[in-house]
Amino acid sequence: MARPNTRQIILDAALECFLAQGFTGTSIADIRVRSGASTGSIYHFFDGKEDLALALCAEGLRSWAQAACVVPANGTPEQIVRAMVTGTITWALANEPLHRFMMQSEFLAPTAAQRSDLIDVMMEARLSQERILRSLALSSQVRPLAPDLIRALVLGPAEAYLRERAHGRAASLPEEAIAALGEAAWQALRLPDDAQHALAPAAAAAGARPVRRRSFDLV
Amino acid sequence: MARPNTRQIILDAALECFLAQGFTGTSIADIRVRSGASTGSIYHFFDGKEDLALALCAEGLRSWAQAACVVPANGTPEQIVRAMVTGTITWALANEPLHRFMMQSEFLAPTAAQRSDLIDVMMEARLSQERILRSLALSSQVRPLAPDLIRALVLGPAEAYLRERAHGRAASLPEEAIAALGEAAWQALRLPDDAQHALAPAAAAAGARPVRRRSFDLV
Amino acid sequence: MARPNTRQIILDAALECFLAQGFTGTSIADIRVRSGASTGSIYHFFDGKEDLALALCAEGLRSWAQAACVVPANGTPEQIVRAMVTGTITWALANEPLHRFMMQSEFLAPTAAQRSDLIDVMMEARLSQERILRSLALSSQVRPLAPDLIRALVLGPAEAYLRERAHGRAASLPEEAIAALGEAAWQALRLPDDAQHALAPAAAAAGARPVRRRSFDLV
Amino acid sequence: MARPNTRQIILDAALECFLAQGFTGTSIADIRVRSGASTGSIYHFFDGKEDLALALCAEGLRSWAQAACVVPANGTPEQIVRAMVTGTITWALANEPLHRFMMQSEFLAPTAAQRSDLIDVMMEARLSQERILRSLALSSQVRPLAPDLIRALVLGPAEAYLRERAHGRAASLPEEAIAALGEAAWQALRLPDDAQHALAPAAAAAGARPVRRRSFDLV
DNA sequence: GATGAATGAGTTTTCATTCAT
DNA sequence: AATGAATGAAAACTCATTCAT
Repeated sequence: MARPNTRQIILDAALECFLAQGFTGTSIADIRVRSGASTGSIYHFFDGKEDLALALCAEGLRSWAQAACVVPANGTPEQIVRAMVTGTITWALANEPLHRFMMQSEFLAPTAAQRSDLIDVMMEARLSQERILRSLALSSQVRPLAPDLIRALVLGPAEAYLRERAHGRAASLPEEAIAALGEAAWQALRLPDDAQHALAPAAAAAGARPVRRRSFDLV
Repeated sequence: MARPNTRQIILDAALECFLAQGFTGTSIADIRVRSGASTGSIYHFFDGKEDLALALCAEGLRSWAQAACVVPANGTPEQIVRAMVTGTITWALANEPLHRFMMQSEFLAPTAAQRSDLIDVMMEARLSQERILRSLALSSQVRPLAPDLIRALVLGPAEAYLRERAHGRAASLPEEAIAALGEAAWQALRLPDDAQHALAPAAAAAGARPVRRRSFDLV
Repeated sequence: MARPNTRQIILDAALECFLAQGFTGTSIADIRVRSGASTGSIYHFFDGKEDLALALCAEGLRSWAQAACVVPANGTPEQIVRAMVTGTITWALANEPLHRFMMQSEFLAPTAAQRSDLIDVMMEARLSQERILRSLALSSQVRPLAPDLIRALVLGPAEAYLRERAHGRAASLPEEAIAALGEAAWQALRLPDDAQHALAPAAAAAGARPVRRRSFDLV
Repeated sequence: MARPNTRQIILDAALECFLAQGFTGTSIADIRVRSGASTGSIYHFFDGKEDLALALCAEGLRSWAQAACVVPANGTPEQIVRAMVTGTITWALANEPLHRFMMQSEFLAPTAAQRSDLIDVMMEARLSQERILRSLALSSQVRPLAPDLIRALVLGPAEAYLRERAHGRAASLPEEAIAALGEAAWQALRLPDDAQHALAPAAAAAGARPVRRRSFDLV
């Protein structure tokens, strides 16, 4: 009872270490020291360092999928675009450590592919995002672009803003950013009224092009 | 004398290893084997594995600054925006290994800040980019936004596209992407003709807001 | 559990190695082999080879301070002088390995000054010796000399004898040496009876002169 | 002609390094940096690090033998004792770096025994010192002690003083020390006038006892 | 005389992991 | 659940020395 939740204490310490020193720059000894737990305890709760990181990833993905991929069910394209920008930025700021950790992990975990539970969460998250992007691509109010470009236009600015922010280089306040980036994303995506009908079929064609998928990395 | 340029051979081998196995996944032995140089030679030219990575970063930054930050001297805002998008994507595709390596390194090198030569290159690169963004922010044809948001709108989509591409998840061809993302970035940034004069002063004010800068990380 | 006191076993093995091959001539592998412990165990208990050496120094200093700096509480100057000579030689012979190691280390450990635990032991040992020397310097039966010269006269011969002995160049038996060097040290120090009163104040003055102290080296 | 005497420059740099970091703590690279010479030059003039150290030792021994072992040809025992103390301290202070280096080397160079030129210098120095000590031991004015104890009484205090001085812990000025230690050494050695004749034969016997000699170390 | 790239065996050190208590 | 001693393979790094120029 002295330590109420060793497992969570270890997870928190690991996250701090990973953020401060990177995954590979962090040793079990670092986590041991920061958490105050013993080596034995860490191995009692987790299968090793990688398992710890994967647990954090799973937690992060679950949280992200629930918050950042939620759009109004029957919203207009503009509402959907704004909801994605808002959701992305809001979640990242509310879960800053996890978000930073996931940005770090993006290029670092080819082994993640072996963890089926992680794949499940990842697939689900990615698919729900892709479904939304596809629906946007099919809208007659939206430029006829492939979903990957639509993703880049809607989420790219938000991600770039968060990335700069993570490096301490963003000057704007989150509210400003949400408003401005949401508005701009919609301007980038929307089709001028007079052009809407003519191009709609092309949009459908572009949207149907299959996405190549080489590997499952974290995030 | 048999090997004319050992230093460069080592650098090339290291880059290949880092991309294939990650920084920490790469051992000096790996680099030794791939380069054909001896352990001693590697340490003769570099102070260690980290120094090698920093040398690669410096090379990448130098190359990037020369190619990706070049805009027409007296171009219109639209031309400038398109040039930045084109430059970013073109350089990244032409220097794919270096670009991938730099994306990897973004969060991994807190020690980079101590390398004065790296700081110099970084400062220069960053400053020339910032100068361009500031000039955009001051234009009466552009929405009155802070430079960090302008950066996010102009380069965020391109970076997101490249990131997806690096993960094998981009479906669109580079030429399509350059055209579409350049056009969209301009749409996101431009001010409707009838609003231009009224808001120009505000744009100037926003553009003058100083960017907080906490640390110099890679990229 | 099979090995009850791994730490001490490692220390003992290290001492043997250092004496046989010198500090830098000894590799961790040598200590590993001689102690039977694993590399990991050595690093579990000590931070490295140097830390091992410092631990030995600390042990030696502790032992030396307890044995070699003990003089009769209310002894005459002569008794005190003889006790210091006897204590020095007796301890050195009874703890020959440690003593030899400490002689070796005298000039080799500029880093020792950073180890606070070592400093504590050193300070204590040195201070108790200095206190005795100062009390001698103040005695009216003793030549009016600064404490550093008194130290040289009392302990210098004993140390020279031990040093020659460590090199295998001493011919005399310890008992002879203790007797002869104790007697001679007293003769060197004592003030002829007829001169005692006249010079006493000067002795006090000399004894009060502060000792410059630049650094704390071993011993 | 730009560099007048590379060999000597290297020797000087090596001495500084050895004093600052110890023999084994000094790498050829250290000497290269401090001397400004190239690796190749160092190996052009010396056979390696050890050869460098031996060259310094030989230089030191030669210098020491000429200065510290010179006593008046037909001097009284007292004059001889004072001359040895004076010579030892004077030489050490005039050649401080070399003297410090030789104190360091005392325990560190079992390999020195293979260098015949060094042995020659050492033998000569040691023998001339021993001859003087033997002559003292035979004098009827001197206590009947073995030469090793006589050496300890005559030179021990001077060496102890120099050692403390080398550590920055000596308070007395050299002139004071020379006078006081010379006087005291003589008091420690001299036989009271009334005891001189009776004990002379014993002194002769003691002086004839052979000195065990196990190894030839430096100094 | 002078240079510095090249070598590679040997050394120190790290660290994930196991396991008896 | 918790502990921390023990492990040893694998890694980083050192450094005296050689040699072509």
